[in-house]
Amino acid sequence: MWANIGSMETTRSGRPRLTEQRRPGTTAREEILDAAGELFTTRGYASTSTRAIAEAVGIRQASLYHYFKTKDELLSALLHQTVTPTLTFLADLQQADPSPEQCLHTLAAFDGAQLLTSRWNLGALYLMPELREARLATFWTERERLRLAYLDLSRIILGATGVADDAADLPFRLVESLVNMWSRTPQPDRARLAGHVADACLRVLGVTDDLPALRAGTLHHLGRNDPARVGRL
Amino acid sequence: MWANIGSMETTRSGRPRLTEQRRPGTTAREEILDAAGELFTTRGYASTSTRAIAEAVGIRQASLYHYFKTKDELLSALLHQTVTPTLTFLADLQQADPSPEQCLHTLAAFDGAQLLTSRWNLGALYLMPELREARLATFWTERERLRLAYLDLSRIILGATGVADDAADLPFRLVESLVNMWSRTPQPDRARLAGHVADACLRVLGVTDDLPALRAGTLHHLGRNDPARVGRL
DNA sequence: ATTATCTATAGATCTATAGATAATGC
DNA sequence: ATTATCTATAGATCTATAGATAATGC
Repeated sequence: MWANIGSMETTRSGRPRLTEQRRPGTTAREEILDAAGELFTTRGYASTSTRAIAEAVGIRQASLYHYFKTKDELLSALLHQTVTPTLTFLADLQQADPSPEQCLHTLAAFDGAQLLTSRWNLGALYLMPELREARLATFWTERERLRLAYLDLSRIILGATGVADDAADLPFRLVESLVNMWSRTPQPDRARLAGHVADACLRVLGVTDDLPALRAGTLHHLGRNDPARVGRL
Repeated sequence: MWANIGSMETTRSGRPRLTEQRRPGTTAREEILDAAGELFTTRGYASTSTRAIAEAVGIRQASLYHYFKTKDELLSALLHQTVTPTLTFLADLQQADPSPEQCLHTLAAFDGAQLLTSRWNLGALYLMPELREARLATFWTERERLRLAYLDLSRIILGATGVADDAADLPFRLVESLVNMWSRTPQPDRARLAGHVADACLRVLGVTDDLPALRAGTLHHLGRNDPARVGRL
């Protein structure tokens, strides 16, 4: 069903599986990550057994350990997959030296679309208490860097609008809350919703005009990086 | 340490515990809910064992089952504890027939303060995927009623400001995101933060003036119901 | 007699490891 | 020879139940 999309059928070395491929991905590792992504986000990390993941892939429980040393490492791989693209995008964006308003709007639109258009609601993993664990420290530093970028931009904007500084964390939280709307938002509406949340990020900071201009600027910056577009391919 | 705050020391019937009381509460049931509240919110539901809860209370694992038939029932009791006060408050508030703007602002301020000033971050439980379970259906209907109340008010306000309807879910989500700020917000700042989030609810809907008046109205409506005040007692 | 606790344990998991096996690659 | 899978299982949980015990209440 999913095997080798758009390429010649190849045969791999090693003992054959009992079941044919059920998951997208060109490597077993990708198939496993896909299944784990689905189960962790829908049932939670601790209540998803390695056996359940293996069954969802169509392999035996022990075979997972050929690719991941522990269940934790599987989670870790999924988490990094989600923050990295946004941090890369942010670095590129800052090169272009846009206004703080424009930068925040574009960042929020990209980050939001990234969260909403991914195959599974991986952002929901951030909110699970059980993963405030030492072993996931590198993921948390990456994510904290992103939060601070939102925070710095928001503070500058608040300085201009005169709204109280307590609102500075809200743009980050607004984008984050997209993970709670994920399952309620039909596929075709997702890209649009991300754009409206970007608008909302500026409104909570007290920006009232300029929004159409910012939206145009964001479209320009996203360009071929638009995750909604990438998602559609 | 916690026993019988402000009352005569009484002795209860039944075999004595091996350990003295460690948790607040006048009944064993309350002690257990307190311990479960702490552990579920900090470590997650599935990764908190009934043994860990019992240890945190200072009783044996099996003794929990004298008060709760299953671990699920424990979770269920905690969840209802969180939505019920806000729904009651909302019913009272609607009696006073305030403007939609005033009603949303007051609701958000109460709900937010309720979330932020509770002893454990119980609102964080809503976000755990593992509890989208059939057995918690009655809790979810209550919570959905609350979300729809936010949604109705938001739609009316959007009609007046002309902002796109996609923003209608954001006030509820803003308040909800307080659970992600809980641990980062020092105790004394919490009541104030809830107020600022109430302001933000109206800003995302495009309301730009009137905020000082709404804040005054909210203070009036909260009156002796202010959860921040209750929390301070 | 009633109650709240205790001890002990059955039965069902669950993670991770050891080692066998069935392919391909050289 | 190397690889990706498989089978089997050890050891560590974890939830929930059965039944004993040590208080108070009548």
